[in-house]
Amino acid sequence: MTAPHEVRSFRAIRRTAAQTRVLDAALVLIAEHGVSGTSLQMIADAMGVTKAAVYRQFRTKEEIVIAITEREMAALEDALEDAEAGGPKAREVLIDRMVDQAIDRRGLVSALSFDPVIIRLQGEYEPFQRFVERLYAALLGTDGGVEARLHAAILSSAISVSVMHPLVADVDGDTLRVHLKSLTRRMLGLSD
Amino acid sequence: MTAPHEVRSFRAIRRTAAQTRVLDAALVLIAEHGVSGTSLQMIADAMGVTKAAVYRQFRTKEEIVIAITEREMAALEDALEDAEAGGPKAREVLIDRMVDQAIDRRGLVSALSFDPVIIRLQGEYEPFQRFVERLYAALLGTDGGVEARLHAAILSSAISVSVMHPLVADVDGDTLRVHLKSLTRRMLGLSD
DNA sequence: GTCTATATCGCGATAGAC
DNA sequence: GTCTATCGCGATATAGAC
Repeated sequence: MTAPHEVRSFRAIRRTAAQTRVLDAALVLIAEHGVSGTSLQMIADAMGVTKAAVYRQFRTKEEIVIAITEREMAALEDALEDAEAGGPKAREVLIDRMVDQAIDRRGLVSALSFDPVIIRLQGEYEPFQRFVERLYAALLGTDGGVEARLHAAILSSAISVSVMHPLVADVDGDTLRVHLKSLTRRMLGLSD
Repeated sequence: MTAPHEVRSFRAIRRTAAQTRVLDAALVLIAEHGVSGTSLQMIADAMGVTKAAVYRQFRTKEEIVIAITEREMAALEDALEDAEAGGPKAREVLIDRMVDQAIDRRGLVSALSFDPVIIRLQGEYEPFQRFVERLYAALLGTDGGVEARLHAAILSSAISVSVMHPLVADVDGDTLRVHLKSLTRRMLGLSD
């Protein structure tokens, strides 16, 4: 693992416009085909440039994957810090923010969480490790029992998965958002 | 898409011992690295043979993936048919069976459900299409509203995901089974 | 059922001109 | 920032001997 830069806050990372175009194109392809199923050639074709132009923006494919993940984690960073500051509604707010993000980028982000390459990176690359640990801790609250952990696991997965599930493919975003927030509220109630 | 045989019942498919060894080795690797991240060479190495020996059992990599998926669907076929026959407890029994299978083959099967290649196959390959449709219909029951579909989506995903979630990685199978069955019962209660 | 050897292709990645 | 051209490798898949 090579760290592209030492990262304490994903928010602080700045990308050029050209880099952002690469990340946008790559995200869509990776969400559909997975990291291993997406080649540099596919990304270049989607952008209408050649592979060499892509390699000018990122030195390796892995760096593209890391940058995509950083960007998605950055979008949750504020909500996570608020949750850690820990008002009484801390968890609710964080979960609502996760629901919003899952709906906004429906299916895209969610697919990433289950990709074997990204799962591996979340274990190997320290900034990701730290972020995920913090996220789980915030979702868990004070109770660390088996049932609480199972609920937290299901809660976080339910959000990711349900937005891309075939059974709700025809449900529009706002409807889905309302139902999902009410459902997560009720699941939190079960844990308390 | 090339169908290896016309399949009405996955249960009826017979595999030789050599084929089964390929599927066993491939399943473990695919669960960890994904379909695209698993090469024929990796499968052959895990079996201690050469690639050519693997190609003797299955003509393409895709046929291996199909055979793996068929085998897992076959394990649910009885429970699905019972559920379709439709006693009052039909859904509960099907869900319990899904929980049992997810726990028995912890992390292995679950990972398959999210692989982009397998998801594509579930759309393209008719026997898979039919099976998945039947499974969703059985999970859904009579109510086809938004909330019911959301619940069914989350229910089926919760089972797959929770058994491989890091938060519950240290929980033993039997404990997990008990909690998961009680949780799915309560979620069914929410839908009724 | 397993092997060696090979064909063909697409992959990640780099060099160097414009 | 983009191109053409290329390198080396590992991918899927096949031929044919044992």
